[in-house]
Amino acid sequence: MESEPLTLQLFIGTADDRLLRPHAFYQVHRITGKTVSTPSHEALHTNTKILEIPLLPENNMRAIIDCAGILKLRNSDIELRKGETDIGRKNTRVRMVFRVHINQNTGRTVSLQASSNPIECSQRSAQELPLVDKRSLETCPALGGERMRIDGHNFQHDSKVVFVEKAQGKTGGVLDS
DNA sequence: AGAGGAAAATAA
DNA sequence: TTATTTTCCTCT
Repeated sequence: MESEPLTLQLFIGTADDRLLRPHAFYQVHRITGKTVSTPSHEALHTNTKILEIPLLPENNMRAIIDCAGILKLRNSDIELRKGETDIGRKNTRVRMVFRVHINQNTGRTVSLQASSNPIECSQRSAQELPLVDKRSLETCPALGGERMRIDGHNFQHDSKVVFVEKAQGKTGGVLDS
């Protein structure tokens, strides 16, 4: 079957439990430069930007998506606009959504959509690891039976600490968020 | 121009 | 105050 050129649309979608929809606080950002191999671009609108990338038969209908970035909008700006009910605070996860509309000879159009895994866009959330400030015990019997109190940051109050054997004679605690 | 980091500014 | 966001700065 011979293929016709198609247009791949790319936009930034939500990543919460509700159904996939355009993310109000993020937009795709078209980036250019000599490191960008995909000559494709094109930005369209409807309150959410959409990158359009040509998929050509000569490229085996493939495209390297190195021309898309994710731009964060200022929360207050978005929350201001009428109709928007969501709040941006702590809503920092997105998914890249791809879709193509294929015109059939029958006159019908088939649309296909795929989305990426969630992407954490918050500098803080993305890189802060659990940090232990102090422990009430430095050592204790391997059999356990003692209580250790751990103070720190970036982990929940109900986090579990699992001790595993890392190497001969050495043990380490693993913080399980 | 961007990517990464980090300081400065705000929100809760 | 702490948590989180936004602005700034630097290195490629």
